[in-house]
Amino acid sequence: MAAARKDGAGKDETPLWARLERPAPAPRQTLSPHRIATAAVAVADAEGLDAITMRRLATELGVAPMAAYRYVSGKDELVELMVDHVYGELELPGDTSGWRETLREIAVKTRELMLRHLWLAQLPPSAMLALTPNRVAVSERSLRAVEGLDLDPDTAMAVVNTVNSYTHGVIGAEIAMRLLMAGQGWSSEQQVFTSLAPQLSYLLDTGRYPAFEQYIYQGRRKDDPGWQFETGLEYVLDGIAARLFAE
Amino acid sequence: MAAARKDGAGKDETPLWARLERPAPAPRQTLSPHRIATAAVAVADAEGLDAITMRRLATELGVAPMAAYRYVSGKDELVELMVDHVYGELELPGDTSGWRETLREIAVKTRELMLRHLWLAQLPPSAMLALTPNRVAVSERSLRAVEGLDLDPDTAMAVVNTVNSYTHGVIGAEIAMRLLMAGQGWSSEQQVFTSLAPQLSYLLDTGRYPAFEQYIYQGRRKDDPGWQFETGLEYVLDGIAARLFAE
DNA sequence: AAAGAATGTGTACAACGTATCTACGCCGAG
DNA sequence: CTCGGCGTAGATACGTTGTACACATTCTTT
Repeated sequence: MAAARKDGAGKDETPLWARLERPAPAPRQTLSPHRIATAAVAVADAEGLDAITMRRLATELGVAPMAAYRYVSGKDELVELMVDHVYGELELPGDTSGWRETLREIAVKTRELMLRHLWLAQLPPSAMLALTPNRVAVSERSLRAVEGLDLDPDTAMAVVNTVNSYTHGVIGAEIAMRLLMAGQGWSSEQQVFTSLAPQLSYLLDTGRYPAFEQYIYQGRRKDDPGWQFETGLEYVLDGIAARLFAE
Repeated sequence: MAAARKDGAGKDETPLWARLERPAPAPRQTLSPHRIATAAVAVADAEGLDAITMRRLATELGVAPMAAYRYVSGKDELVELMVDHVYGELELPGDTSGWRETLREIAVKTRELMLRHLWLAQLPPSAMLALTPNRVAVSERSLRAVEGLDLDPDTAMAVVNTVNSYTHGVIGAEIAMRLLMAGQGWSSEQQVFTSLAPQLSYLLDTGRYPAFEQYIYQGRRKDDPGWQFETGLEYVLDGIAARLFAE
């Protein structure tokens, strides 16, 4: 029945993370999950997600195209490995602050993490759902932050998820905008918005979107995603506080 | 200089939406943006985003593989067309309710829309940023909902964006979970969580995530994404209300 | 020292996005 | 009613991608 452990990673049913923590069953140490993740992340950081190719990765590692398949079962698992790898960078806050400050700090640090690795926002949402150790550790820390509030498990998770969903939602949009601007060589959002984006000019010229147009021409903080992020984050945290303590 | 209007859509700099609204310059009406979008959406609804292939689309339309390239410049624009097409389904609320009810209704309808077209959540966030007519119309309606509150344009957009980001964040995760379950033939989230997902079992067995584990085993509403969505949405709306009226 | 498993290599293929050229069908001008 | 020309669809082909599979290599163990 449990007759795994025969072939390479390809057909192995053992989860990636279990395999990863086995002490060091490896002869010939030229490759390792860590080395693979590091190389892949470096490429993605520098050239975006599209640059990640099994062949490119192999080249980067100085190895044959199929070599990495001994460690990841396919490209999807490679991405999973990359995501977990960078989430390891996130320094979780200590126990000194209250729930609100802790949740805020995690949100802010998540944003900084994603801004360091823009390709995170190019992934489909499903890739962000994968339960990897470093990602679950973040959820764990968030849950622990609200532990003293005497919430039932469902409410606790709802609180954490609300902040988390908001965070990922905004940052996804922010990074998409950044990548769009970078891809076109634009430097400020104003440039994007006025006439360089033919899409938008056309739409605004139809006159069907007056309120949207007003924001485009009168918004002063369109170039300040940090302000936008933190403003909304305060709304969200306020809302949680209101619900938890009002009644 | 402005020497466009020569070749097919491939090299045409005219934005997709301008082209689309030109009355009907087309002889031989076997293909049209609308027909293309409809066919592509049908395939994606039934078989997921991966089923969308230029060849598959052509087969579906009873047409040669390259035919659609007269109407969309490539696969990216096809996806843009699909996204805008389904956003046309979203019925925007009238003017009878207040800002809060309007924003909530838009959020709820957005969720319903995405649940009807699960592939929307398989797209990278950048695809959701594209400024297409039907998508901008939603933003426009949201902005108009807060117009009476006397907010400066930046704050108004921050409010709208907060709700919108939360909405997309949660739904992305919800649908990723649904697709994961569907892909494995699981029917309830409990099944996913207990032992059928080797990933999770392994992680929980490490004992490093007690709070997370508690939710897994004691959460009663893990199978109720509707409750989760609406609970968080109320938090967010509460927070906005608090900020706008408190000071 | 020899055996056996773990690790990397080489070759190959099917599927994809899309460039390019050719052929067809609908239109208005005569 | 005919005919030319332009816009539309077809056919063919190329480069790139993910990955299956069989083979060669190297380390560990006894």
